[in-house]
Amino acid sequence: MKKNKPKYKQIIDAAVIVIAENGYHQAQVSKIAKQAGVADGTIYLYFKNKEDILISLFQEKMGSFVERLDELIKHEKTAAQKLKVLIENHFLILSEDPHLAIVTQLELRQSNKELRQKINEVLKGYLELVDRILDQGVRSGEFSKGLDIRLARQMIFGTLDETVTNWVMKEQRYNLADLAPKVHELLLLGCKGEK
Amino acid sequence: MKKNKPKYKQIIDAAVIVIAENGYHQAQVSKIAKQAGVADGTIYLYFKNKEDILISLFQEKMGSFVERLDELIKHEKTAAQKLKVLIENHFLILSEDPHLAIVTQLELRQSNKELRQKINEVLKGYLELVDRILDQGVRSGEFSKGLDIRLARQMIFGTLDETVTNWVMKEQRYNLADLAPKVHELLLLGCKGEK
Amino acid sequence: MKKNKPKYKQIIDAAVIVIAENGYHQAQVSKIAKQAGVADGTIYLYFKNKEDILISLFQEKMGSFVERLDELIKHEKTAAQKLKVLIENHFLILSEDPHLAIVTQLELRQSNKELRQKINEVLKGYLELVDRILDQGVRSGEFSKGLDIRLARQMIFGTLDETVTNWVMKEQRYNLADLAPKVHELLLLGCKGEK
Amino acid sequence: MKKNKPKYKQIIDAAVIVIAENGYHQAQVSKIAKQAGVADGTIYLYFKNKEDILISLFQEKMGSFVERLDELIKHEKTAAQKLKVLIENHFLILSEDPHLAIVTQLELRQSNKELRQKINEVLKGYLELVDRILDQGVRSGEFSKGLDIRLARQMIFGTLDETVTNWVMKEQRYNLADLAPKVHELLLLGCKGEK
DNA sequence: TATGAATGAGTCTTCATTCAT
DNA sequence: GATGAATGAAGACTCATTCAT
Repeated sequence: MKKNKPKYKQIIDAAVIVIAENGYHQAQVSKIAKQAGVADGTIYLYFKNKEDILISLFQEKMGSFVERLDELIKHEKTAAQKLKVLIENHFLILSEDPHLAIVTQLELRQSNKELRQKINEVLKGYLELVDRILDQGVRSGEFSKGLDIRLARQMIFGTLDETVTNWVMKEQRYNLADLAPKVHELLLLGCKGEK
Repeated sequence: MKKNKPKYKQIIDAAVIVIAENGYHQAQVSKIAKQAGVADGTIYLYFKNKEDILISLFQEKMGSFVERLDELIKHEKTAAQKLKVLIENHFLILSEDPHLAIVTQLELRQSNKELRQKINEVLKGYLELVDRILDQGVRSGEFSKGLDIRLARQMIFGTLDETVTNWVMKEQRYNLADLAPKVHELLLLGCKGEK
Repeated sequence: MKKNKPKYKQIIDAAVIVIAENGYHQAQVSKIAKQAGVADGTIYLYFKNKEDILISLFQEKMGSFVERLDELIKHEKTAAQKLKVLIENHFLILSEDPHLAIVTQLELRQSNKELRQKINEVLKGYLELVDRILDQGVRSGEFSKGLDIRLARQMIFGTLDETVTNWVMKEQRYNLADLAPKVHELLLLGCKGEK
Repeated sequence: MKKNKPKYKQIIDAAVIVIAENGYHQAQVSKIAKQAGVADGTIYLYFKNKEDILISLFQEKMGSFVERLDELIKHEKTAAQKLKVLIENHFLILSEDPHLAIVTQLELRQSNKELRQKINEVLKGYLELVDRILDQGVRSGEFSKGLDIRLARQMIFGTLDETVTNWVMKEQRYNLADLAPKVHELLLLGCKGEK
């Protein structure tokens, strides 16, 4: 299994750095190889082509992102509490890896439609996580019975994404994680519905 | 003033069609020229370079988008009502022009960082509109006193944007405008705060 | 019609020279462009891709080759005389253009199967010319009634081709055209059959 | 002597199969190694480089081809009879090994000039065989006294080669060996000269 | 104004060969 | 002898922009 060999992760990590520092369109394969400390040709022993590096990058990073969130949420009981932990850690994890934040929020969105479609497949895992929280909330009576789960999910994801993107575009000059409580409060009100 | 000459708008409209139908990366200047019915060189009599076409496209289309919204909102009194009209028409206007929806939600996001930065400048007009509504709502007591306007704006814009993008990516198969009431309800709860 | 523009022929002639002097595998597009005195990109205004240059080269050169032979043969009456003129001029025309001889006999044969298949299409014109001579000869009684036209054509083409190739590989050190009478005599005997 | 070790022949046979089935340009060293059941690096214990595989392939296969023909001809008395056996077996041997026929008639001709020059060295053995037959024929009075041996050899080789190539390009759909008598008849007439 | 032919910089990928094990 | 992971050089093609007419 190539994914377990050290060079596989080495190349992906190099790609994150090169894309974050040079931008998507200036991230040549040769630059990634140099950053990874391997020859250009070695890249192609581990990845089918350049697009495959980017897809794998997203799958690896986003996959473990969703896994981490999933693990943390398990220990919470209420949907509200789960949403809180989700938001806190969504912000926290991206705060911890500024390069990754730049790549996922800005650079990878410049990719073409096909690549973005594959990225969306990976995002589904995240969106399902949100859906499960919303579903629990509605069932338990925490959230409004009439809550449209698809819309609520779009609100939650849209808000978090927009908040992180703003933070990245402001060059990460303020503390993203600090925003979590207020964002949680805002989103929760929408979910709870009219009292 | 070049912007008032017929070919200026002719080229921008051609760009919208070509980008929507071929995608950002397949929208060559020569294709836009052909669609506009002018020679390649003629483009450069009206635009500095290709990026200038795209920025101008966004300015023209988004400018009139904001103007239309601004005009409609004027006639509403309460902040809640203004927000309602904003959402309804944000959805309605993009529903009316499927090509434009594709271009703004999907294709133009593939542009590079600098272009996106300029696009954000144009978006400021829209965000200020939202801010004015929120500000009025807080002042009038409709919305929570403690409302963080920046976060609320990010929630509103993020939610609307995510909702429209989902609709475009689902190939506009359902009626976007129908979602307005529920989205308004969701967002309003967040703005009103705990009762 | 691109084929009538001067640069079209200019590029083809450049390709013949570059391939003859550098060999098929060392005939880069940039080298051909330089030899033709145009920019690399200009090549692609006249040819779909590199392969298209080579096919066009063969079509143009071989096309006029067949046309010239066809024209000359018309004036001869007997099949034997036509065969004589064919052989003489086959040798003469290639003698006149040493570069072309190298390209057609040695270099273009290194191309891949698809290209060679297309080259064969062009060669059909030549083979049909031979067939017509053989057919006339058989009908007029000059050649053996039992002559297998396909085999006779393969003998004629095979012999001429082998003879020219040998001459090219011997670096054109002797006079190819001088061989025509003897080659004609040899081939004619086969066609006439047992007396 | 490496040539006597089993892997030497194993690799050459693998090369014939891989080239015949994939074409010259798709016959990578790694593919040949895989077909031969050895590691890539092992190839280089038996051959200097890739070209050396191809030259050796031709030498081995063509060497035994000439040997077999030589052996068979020995038993014939007249030059005409020898020519007959030569043609029959030239066709027969290639008919028996369709892979080899594809490789020698089509694929190996795509190699570069140097390789083809070395191939020609190997072919000399065959051409000398033909020369000896012709020489005997002239001396014995079977063939025309004025016969130009070089031209006659080019006619014979050119005709046989063209005939086999046509058969291979027609995907070996008819029986090549059946053509031998007629081809022999045709060529013999040329050699015998005017009666 | 308008044209459109010409320009030329820039990059992903393949594959023969090596060499540490 | 045998392996196979790693190397790195090399080239076709696109397309935004110019400028002579």
